[in-house]
Amino acid sequence: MDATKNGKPPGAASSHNRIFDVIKTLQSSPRPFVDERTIKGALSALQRGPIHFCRNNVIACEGDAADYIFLVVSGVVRTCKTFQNGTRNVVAFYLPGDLFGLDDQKCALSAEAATDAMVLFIKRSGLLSLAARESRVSSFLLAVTTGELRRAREHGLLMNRNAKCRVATFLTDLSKRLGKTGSIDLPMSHQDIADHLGLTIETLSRTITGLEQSGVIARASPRTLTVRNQYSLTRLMT
Amino acid sequence: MDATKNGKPPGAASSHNRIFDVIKTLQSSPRPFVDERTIKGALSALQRGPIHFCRNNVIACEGDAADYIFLVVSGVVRTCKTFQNGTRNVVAFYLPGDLFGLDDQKCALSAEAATDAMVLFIKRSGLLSLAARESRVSSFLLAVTTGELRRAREHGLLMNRNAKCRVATFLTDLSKRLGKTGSIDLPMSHQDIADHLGLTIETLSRTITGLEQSGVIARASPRTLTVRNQYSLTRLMT
DNA sequence: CGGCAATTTGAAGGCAGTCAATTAAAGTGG
DNA sequence: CCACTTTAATTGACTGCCTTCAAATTGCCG
Repeated sequence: MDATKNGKPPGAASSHNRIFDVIKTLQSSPRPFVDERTIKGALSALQRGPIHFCRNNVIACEGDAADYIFLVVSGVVRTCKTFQNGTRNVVAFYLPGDLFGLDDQKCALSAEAATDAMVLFIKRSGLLSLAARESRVSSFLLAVTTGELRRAREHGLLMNRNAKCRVATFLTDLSKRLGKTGSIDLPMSHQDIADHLGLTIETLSRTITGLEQSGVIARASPRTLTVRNQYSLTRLMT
Repeated sequence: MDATKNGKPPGAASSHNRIFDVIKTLQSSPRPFVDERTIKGALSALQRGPIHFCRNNVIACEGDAADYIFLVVSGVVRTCKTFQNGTRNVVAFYLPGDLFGLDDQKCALSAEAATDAMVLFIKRSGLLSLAARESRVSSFLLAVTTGELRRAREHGLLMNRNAKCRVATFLTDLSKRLGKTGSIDLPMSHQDIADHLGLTIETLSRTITGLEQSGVIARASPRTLTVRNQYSLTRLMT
């Protein structure tokens, strides 16, 4: 919503990384990934970057032609929909290893850096024509899209539940995706989380305070949480 | 949720229809579809049905192995998620020509006939191996899944808006999908719609009454609506 | 016409939103 | 390193939309 400060690159990922390596390195085993040397070369030719974005920088604009799809190398990216009245919704967060923007011809959503982030650009047309030649690539793309669909649906369902359930689910899910069990360092702002969960920051804050007071979680700082009672947290998700 | 009365098949579609023909016939031009004779034969071998389901019959059960994907030939199908407390959410409605169940290995949702319906079964494994050989099929599947994703996201966003907006959007969208402009014959029950929009039937009813009283729509019967003021209806969607 | 299911309407309560003010944290410049 | 500015997060009081519970009405099908 506001301006930008340029500065320090946030994380790992040398500029020589190639998409295949990144996919292979970052994607954990349960997720599908491509695994062929012949494909590797073709992919290399399609990519650009990784490019560094400072927090709140726009990576792709709502309505732009979607010439590229994106791979998060480090940091967190959010996709947003902004309405006429100024309301903003965060549709999804993407973490290192996540591929996004596969969706449409035209960007239905804007993509922004929720933290300082490195993002690899991959030419859409090239990837799609590669997919037409290599069934492994096409089935990979289908698997990624299917995964996104599953997430989108679960998120839609979550929007019909109360604040406590939404927050508990978000925290559990994020902690799982970050691979840290027990402690959760929220990489994004409360505002981003609230907009993702369809709540106000006030309600989010009150809900977290509630979780703290009932001993489910503890807070070192607003962004640093610890799960004190995993069982209770899980039960709140239902 | 309750029993079933067997009886009359509801619509067109002789049992000799083949998936290719059905896709070609039913899917309107803006949607992507396969268009190759060589593929046609392969598809024919994969299909079974169409099979008739009476209203509220279960087509696929939550948790089942997802051996088939489905093509709605006639009627309306709903996919549902039921929670422990008995709450039910309708994730999506599928109309004639819609393909669904492409999502996952395991059914995350149950599929049920929202009206009497004819559904064509297509063997998942066969279709996927066909997609591996025929890039036209794989790109078709990707396009279908991408479309589902777009819908799922829009629906998720809709859940953050008020009842009037949800109902207006649903009515507009349904009328568009049914291809009828102006008049809307709701094929599914208010309960189904309410569960789809994350509202109670009471709120849905009150909202529709509100729309009627403000002259936006008119009602012949609870299920038969007429758009009186398209502009107002569209403005409510924002 | 009778019986059941679906829809509508009414009244009261709860959860989250809004508005407003305070506190905490983080960045800036001297 | 500290004072200052700016941003982020918390807390409180009140309002409003939607839900819940209850009852009446309508529509449908035998």
